[in-house]
Amino acid sequence: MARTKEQNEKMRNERKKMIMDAAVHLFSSKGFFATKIKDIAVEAQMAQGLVYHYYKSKDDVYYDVLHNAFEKMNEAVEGLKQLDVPAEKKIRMAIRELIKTIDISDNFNQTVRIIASATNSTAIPEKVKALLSENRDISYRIMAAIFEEGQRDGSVVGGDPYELAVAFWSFINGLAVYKATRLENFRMPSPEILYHTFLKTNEAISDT
Amino acid sequence: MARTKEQNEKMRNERKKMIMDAAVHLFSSKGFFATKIKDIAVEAQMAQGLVYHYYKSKDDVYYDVLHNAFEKMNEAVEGLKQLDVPAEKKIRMAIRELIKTIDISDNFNQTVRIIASATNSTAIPEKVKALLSENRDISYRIMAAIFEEGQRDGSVVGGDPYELAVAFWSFINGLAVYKATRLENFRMPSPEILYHTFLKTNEAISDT
DNA sequence: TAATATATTGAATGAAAGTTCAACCAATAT
DNA sequence: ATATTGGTTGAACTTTCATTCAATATATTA
Repeated sequence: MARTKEQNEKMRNERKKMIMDAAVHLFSSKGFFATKIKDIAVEAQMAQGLVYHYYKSKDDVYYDVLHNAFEKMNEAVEGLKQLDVPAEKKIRMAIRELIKTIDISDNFNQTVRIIASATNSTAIPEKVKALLSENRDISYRIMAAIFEEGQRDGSVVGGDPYELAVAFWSFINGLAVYKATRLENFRMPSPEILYHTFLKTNEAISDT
Repeated sequence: MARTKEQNEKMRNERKKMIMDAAVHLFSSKGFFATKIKDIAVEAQMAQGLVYHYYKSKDDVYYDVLHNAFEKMNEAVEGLKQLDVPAEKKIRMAIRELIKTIDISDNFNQTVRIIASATNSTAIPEKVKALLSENRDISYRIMAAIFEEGQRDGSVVGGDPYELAVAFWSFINGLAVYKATRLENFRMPSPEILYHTFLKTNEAISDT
């Protein structure tokens, strides 16, 4: 044998990560069709052919990117749901953290925009479409459940909870796109607008 | 001479319109890079070569599409601004009409999504980028002005008016995408959520 | 009817980009 | 030291697509 299994495994993972990082960056800013395998190879500092040693096709790279994006997003929202605090607090935290994270973390910003651009096009590969329809509703449903909980304890405004979730994610989405496309003179909106949109009480209680 | 100037003009315009209609439909659902000139020609029922009799390049078709989209959008928002009614009423009308129009008019839905997808990609042609940066802020600024007016007369909630505008358009945008991608079992959100987000009074006054 | 100008076609062209592959390199085990 | 396994390269192959173009059709005027 040549290298040990573990070493090869490790190399593979490091290489794959370099491809992923480049792909995430490029797919999020240029979209699937405008991103070329060559671009990814250059940014990941490897020969074009090597990408195909790790991925069967461009479609597969994209699939993996989107898969990771959903994993990250769904885990975050699932974690929020599991927290042992009242719905109102969950909602405040979600708003505050999402706004902050979009502002300071390129990575999360990219995650949001990859999902957004995949959702926006009917031309993406079939496999990716399937992934999308398995995942796109998850975070909507979870937020809807949290809003519903808050309506029962009286902290959340009225209306169909799923509609509230659509509004919620629309804001977050729009914010990520806005932030990404106006790098200069951009001020992140304060969370107050969203607190007011979804919550009945408007004071900044225990806002930690 | 052959045909009269006017007849040629008219034919040109009809043909151009067929190209535009096809292009709007395809660019809005698939995006710029996934849309092929062949697709446009097929949908517009003409030979591929004929597209080039009317447009210099694919970029130019896209430019024209986006140009029309901004024209439509900016006119609508400018019209709203000009109305001789209080800010609160303008805001109610905008919310109500935008939600309704996104729901029933494919055309307007496409307009919104074309602007959104152009905004989302850094890979679009240079000429289109220029058009985008000339136009993308117009409707934001107008809505911000309306919000500011409403803040002065006490009908609109506090906060930076431009941030309110960002929130406003994020929502409209998100709604258009949501509507376009979940044709089945989709219920349009009621305007109430947005009334509550931006306006201090929450009753449905003279809501015509 | 012939001449002319424009619209229209679809095949040809050429460049770009996804994918494959034969050769080369690096690291370990024998 | 050599053989072996798997990583790595970049050029070759192939397909797709924007764009061009020579040929054809159509409608108007003289």
